[in-house]
This record gives sequence, C-alpha cells and structure tokens, in this order.
Amino acid sequence: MEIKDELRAHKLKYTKQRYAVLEVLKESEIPLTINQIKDNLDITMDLSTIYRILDAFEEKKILNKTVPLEPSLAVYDYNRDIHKHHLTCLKCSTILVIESCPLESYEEQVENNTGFIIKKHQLELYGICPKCQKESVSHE
Amino acid sequence: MEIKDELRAHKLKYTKQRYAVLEVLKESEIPLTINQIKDNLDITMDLSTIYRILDAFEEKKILNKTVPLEPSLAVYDYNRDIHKHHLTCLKCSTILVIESCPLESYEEQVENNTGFIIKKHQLELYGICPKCQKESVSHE
DNA sequence: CTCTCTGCAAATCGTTTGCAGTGAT
DNA sequence: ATCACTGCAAACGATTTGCAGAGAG
Repeated sequence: MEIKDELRAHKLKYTKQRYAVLEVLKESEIPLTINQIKDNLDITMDLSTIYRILDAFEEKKILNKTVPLEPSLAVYDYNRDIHKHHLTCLKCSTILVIESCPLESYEEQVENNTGFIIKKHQLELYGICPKCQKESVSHE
Repeated sequence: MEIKDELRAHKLKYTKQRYAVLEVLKESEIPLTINQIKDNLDITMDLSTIYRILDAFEEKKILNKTVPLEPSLAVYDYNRDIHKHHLTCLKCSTILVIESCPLESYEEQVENNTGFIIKKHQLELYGICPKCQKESVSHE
C-alpha cells in the first residue's frame, strides 16, 4: 500500500491511473520520456491523462521534469530527494544520472553578484558514452 | 562589410536573409527567441527560413541554442566565444547572461567516474530578479 | 548555368484544452 | 451526491518538410 499512501500524503485522490504512473516512475532508475512511461504502464491510458498526472506530480514535487537539449524532449524522474543531474549521450541518447553537484557555493556567489535570489538550477552534461566511443572507433 | 566576411569565413553563401539574421543576433546582448528575432529584422521573412538559418548558424557555431525550462522555448545567442550561462527570472522571464562557470574541473572528474567523454554542458539558473523581488513585497 | 536558398503551404510532433461521462470519497 | 478525474477529439504552438521559383557564385 505504499504508493496509495504516498498519493494520500500529497493530497492526491487515489486512482488506478495515478497508481500506475507512480509505480512506473518509482521502478525506473533513469528518467523517462512520456512515451516510455506510457509503454511501461500495465494499463492503457490516454496521453493527455498522463500529461495531467505528470503535471500534478511535478507540482507536488513527486517528480522532476527536465528538458535536455538533444533530443529536446521532456523527461521525468521520481524525486528521491537526492540532488542530481543528467549526463546524456549525444549518440544514443542514453541518460546517466549523476549525484554529485558542484554548484552549492557557486549559487551563493551568483546571488551576491546579481541580486537575484536563486531558486533552482538545471545542469545537463552531454558527451559520448563508453559504448558509443567503441562503436565509432570500429566504424572508422 | 564585417557580417559579409563572417558568413564567407564560415562558408555560408551570402544572402540578405542571412545578413539580416546575423545582424540581429550580433546587436542583441541577450538571447532571443525566434519570434523576437523575427520582430527585430529589418526585412520580413518566413519563419521557416529563419529556422533554417539558425540551424545553419548553430552548426557553424556562430550561435548557441539553449532551451530554458520555463518557459520551455528555445533561445539563440550570438557566440562571442565567451563561455556563459543564463539566469532566468521565474516571474518575468528576463534572462541575464553570466560569464563565470564553475564546471571546468568538475567535468574532468565526471569523465573519470563515468567513462564518458564530455562534449558540452548546459547550466541554467533560475531565480527571482531584484525588480520582481520588490514587486512581490509590495503586493503582500 | 548550376546549385543552393527562400517563401509558401501543408505536415508533423509534443502538448493542451473542452466537454461529457466515470469514478472516488 | 458531489466534485475531481478520465478518455476522446479537437485545438494549439513550435518546428519541419516538399516543392517550385528566385537568387548567388
């Protein structure tokens, strides 16, 4: 009953659709696109419903939504209260989650220099994963 | 004739459309959306043409394209060969350009930990600008 | 003259919305 | 019973594409 409680804790009415989406998010170790979420659901549901559920979850901070540059397509991941960033492979679009973040003191410095109050940041790293490095060598 | 030479240097055929777009980008100190670019042009041209020109410029590294989270709309800025990041106000969407970057040594560290070759990164900061801070105080 | 670029219109893709019916409490 | 949630279809906005004509070298 864990997921049911989690919905209740966020004041979200329980429905089998919300249950199913949250289940997929919690089971995945990597961020998912909306279509990946849809494909992993054990029930079929309308995309618009999934969008609405993801919006609600984002508002309750159950998940994080990010938009990588390439491909420029939103991905969603369950918020495990670990501050993290993404390392996306430019060839195969695999996303690796990185849990270290070098920005704590930097943000303070920027606040002092600009007068802004920093609320959040998005850091996306892009590169070539080990697998694609090997493949591009063998094709050359 | 500077812009003309710049196009030639990148092996891009000169057209008045490319001239006009590059002129707008060079004159702007802040990143622009495609519609802002269109509005600042001194000639009228089709949006699809602007997209094609921006794509060509991005490929030649004449400009940088970034997609902030909110609003999630691509912005383009002329590449002055200064590594920079954006600080976007969550209330008024103003973008401030920041020229410091804390990530040099961090990237190396990530390369060592993951086996990826890091090619680039996107760092977007979000907060409340001084002006909006004042306004929200006076409304409360 | 040749080949690329542009404008136009239509297509596409991700996402959002209105509405009527369904379901949770 | 009430009010929020869902599915469906249609709308939407940003971006892309095919094609025929215009323009650059």
